[in-house]
Amino acid sequence: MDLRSFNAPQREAILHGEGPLLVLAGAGSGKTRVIVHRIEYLVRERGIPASSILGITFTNKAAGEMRERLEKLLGNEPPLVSTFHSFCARTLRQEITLIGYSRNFTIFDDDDVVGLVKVVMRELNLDPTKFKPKSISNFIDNCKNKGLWPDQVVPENWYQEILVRAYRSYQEKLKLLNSLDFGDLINSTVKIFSEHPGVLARYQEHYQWFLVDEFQDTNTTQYRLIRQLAGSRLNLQATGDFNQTIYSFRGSCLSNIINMGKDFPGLRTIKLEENYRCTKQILKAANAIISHNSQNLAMALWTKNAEGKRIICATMENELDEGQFIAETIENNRLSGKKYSDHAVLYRVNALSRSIEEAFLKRGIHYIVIGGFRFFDRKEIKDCLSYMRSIVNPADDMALRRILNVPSRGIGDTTLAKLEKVAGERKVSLWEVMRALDFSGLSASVKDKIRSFIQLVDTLIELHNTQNLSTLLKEIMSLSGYMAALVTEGSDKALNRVDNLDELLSVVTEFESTREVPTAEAFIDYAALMSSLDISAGCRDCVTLMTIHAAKGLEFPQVFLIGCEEKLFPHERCMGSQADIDEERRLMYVASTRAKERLILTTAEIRRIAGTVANRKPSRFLAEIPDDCKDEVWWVEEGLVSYR
DNA sequence: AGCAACCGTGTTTTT
DNA sequence: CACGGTTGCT
Repeated sequence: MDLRSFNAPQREAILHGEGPLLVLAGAGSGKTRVIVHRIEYLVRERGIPASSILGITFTNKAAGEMRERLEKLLGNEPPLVSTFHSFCARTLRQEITLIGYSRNFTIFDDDDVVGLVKVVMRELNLDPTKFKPKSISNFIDNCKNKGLWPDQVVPENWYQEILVRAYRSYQEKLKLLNSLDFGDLINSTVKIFSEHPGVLARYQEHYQWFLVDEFQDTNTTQYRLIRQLAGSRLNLQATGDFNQTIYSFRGSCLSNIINMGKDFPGLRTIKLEENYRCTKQILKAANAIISHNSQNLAMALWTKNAEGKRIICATMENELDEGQFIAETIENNRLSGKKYSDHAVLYRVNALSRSIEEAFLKRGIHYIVIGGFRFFDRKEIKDCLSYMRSIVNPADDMALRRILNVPSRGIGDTTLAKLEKVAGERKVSLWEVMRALDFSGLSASVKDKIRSFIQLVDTLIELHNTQNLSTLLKEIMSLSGYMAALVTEGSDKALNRVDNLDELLSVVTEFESTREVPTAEAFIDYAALMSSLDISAGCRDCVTLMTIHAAKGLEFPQVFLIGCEEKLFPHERCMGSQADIDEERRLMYVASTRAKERLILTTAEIRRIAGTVANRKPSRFLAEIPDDCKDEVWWVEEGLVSYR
């Protein structure tokens, strides 16, 4: 192996053999390269079978990219690289019967979770004006991030007592519906491993080397899981950066890294502090910003790169000018040979993309928006997937409720409410109630409609057993009458939905040709676990628009960070405590270090937010950039940039 | 049961 | 402003 292109600490990390390793890798320090080449080293030089290595990344997209690089390096049998959630889903498909679920479980998305919370609230007679479904689901999610099952949560007050009660019913209901939410994927796997040492031993035998990327973003249960798997071999490489902890709202906790030495005795720590990405100016600004954090876990990032240009802090009158300014700057850059794809526009909240999109549309600038709405979140896609879910797992009430009357077949809300009431009393799924239909209160005609719906699902289940996935999907669309209903409606909207369903069909066909086992179960997992960040739409040369969170791990020559205003960044919901502000500042740090050559920060004096215009104040973070590495600029409508 | 019109509400970030 | 949820009408 030729390691001449690596610096000393990088080489040290790559050549690390057995035992725990913590790589504190600053932004742009080449950490992914280190992970990939350490795997190469383990396989090539130490003769470790690739199949015993497990790589964990933060997104499916990152996993895919790493897999690709490994394939190039190691040939056609690369190690498994996946996210925590994908790995757990895969494990549970094998082992879940150990905790009383069956293998055909479904994974709930956010909407399903909130929907189920609402059902639970109805059953518990919780006043919806006093308790918001979303805050209950948040509470449940927080508990799960900490690895707490309902019985392990100690309520601190009367309010929390009710929340815990809701959590308990919710969890019972989930089991009844043979379904899992995101948190369950991790927690149930941990539970199986701790209750069944034999099973854990099997996995420990299979996987003996672990490399976890973005370790600072792991939460308590994910940490527990990796500790279980690493067992006594402790062959764990954790890679992370304190200063890029931006997911604590999802339960990630720094103490995982800080306490690692206790759980992993003999831990070797290596710092990667040389940055290969940014100019000196950008790095200087980023370092200055992060040095304002109270808990300063300073990494002294440095670079041999060029000095570079100063950072531009541009003030606009409003968000329209902001869009125009960015559009014009990009067009100017193109005249000097830059491509659209050399540019990214970052923002704190998704809503800010709109004004930029409008400006780009007006000028024909090619762009792609990452995040926001997923393909799999479109109504028609979710409907079809819900048919698939009901076929695989008829107990999945949330899927069933979705399709019961879509297209409309005369089984409306009142009928559903009656069915739901019986299901609640008997503690069974809706499907069971509908199948039995052994209670009074429904008219004969409604009963007939329910029976024919059940027959439809039964027919589809039969097809699922005998046909391949794409055939099944086609039959779902036609036998359910879904496609026909859209065609009959004939509106632009409906025809657009038809197009999207065609698209779904090609996604499924693609899935069939690339997967070893293209079952409906596998496709449902794929749809549930694919995030909006994972879909890399085929836009050859275009500007990328996304949130700062979505930009983590990426880099662009030219980066615009828009909406640098108090209450927007830092966000008003994140200004409550010092810890909140610190996290916002880390976000600012992440945003700044995405830029290779040029960083442009924009502020509007007036901005329209949620329909009302408001005066804005420049973000405090702008003032934290040293004067000698920024140019403060004022932009006026004529397109002139004048210096203050 | 299904549609249209209304109101009020509220917008972080996401596996 | 835009969506969700509710109401009231057919």
